[in-house]
Amino acid sequence: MLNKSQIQQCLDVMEDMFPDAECELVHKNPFELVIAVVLSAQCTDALVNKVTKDLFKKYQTPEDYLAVSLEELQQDIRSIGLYRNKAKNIRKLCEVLMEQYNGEVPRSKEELEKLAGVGRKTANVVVSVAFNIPAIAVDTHVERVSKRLGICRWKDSVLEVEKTLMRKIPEHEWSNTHHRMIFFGRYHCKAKNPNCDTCPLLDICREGKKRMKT
DNA sequence: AACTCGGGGCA
DNA sequence: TGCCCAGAGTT
Repeated sequence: MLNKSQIQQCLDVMEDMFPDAECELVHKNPFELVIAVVLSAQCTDALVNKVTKDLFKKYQTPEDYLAVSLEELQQDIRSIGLYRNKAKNIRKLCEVLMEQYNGEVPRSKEELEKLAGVGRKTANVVVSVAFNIPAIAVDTHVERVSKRLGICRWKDSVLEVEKTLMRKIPEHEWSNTHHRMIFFGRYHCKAKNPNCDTCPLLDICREGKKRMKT
């Protein structure tokens, strides 16, 4: 298992590898951020951005989304996977925002997670990006990279991975951790091809050392 | 813990 | 063509 300084070293190397790894979502307001992240489940950012460009021109508030039919909203996000469910979730979410939060986005993870289509990962992204609250959003990339490197155990659940990262990484690094690991996982330490032969973390990585032996 | 949703991107 | 993808909800 990696210690704290080894993990910090990993994060530093990842930052060197992908210096422009920053969230494209920072410029969005909290409400748009919620919508964008709900849409992004199981599909790429590029695809989501293509849809939100027009979507955010047409809809600015929760009321705007409730003013059209479900079918119309579904058509507006049709090019994204799982678009039927996502449209339903967005409508439910907007109803709750209007009824319970005066049309505003709640500022706590607990409240956010209760919203339709918002799970733990989405809630963490929203609080960290929109409200500057330290959080580590664990998606499949963060999970895979953490497990391969040896930051956590292979059998750990997503929640356990998040807890371990929070315990071993200083709080001020939490929000950055997500984006560094995402880029590292997406472009280098890929699910099928970890690219160990060109990896600068090979001498630290648990899985990498194992792979290079065989 | 396993299953489902799902169109687009990419090999 | 076939496989995979910045997850969440249900059983």
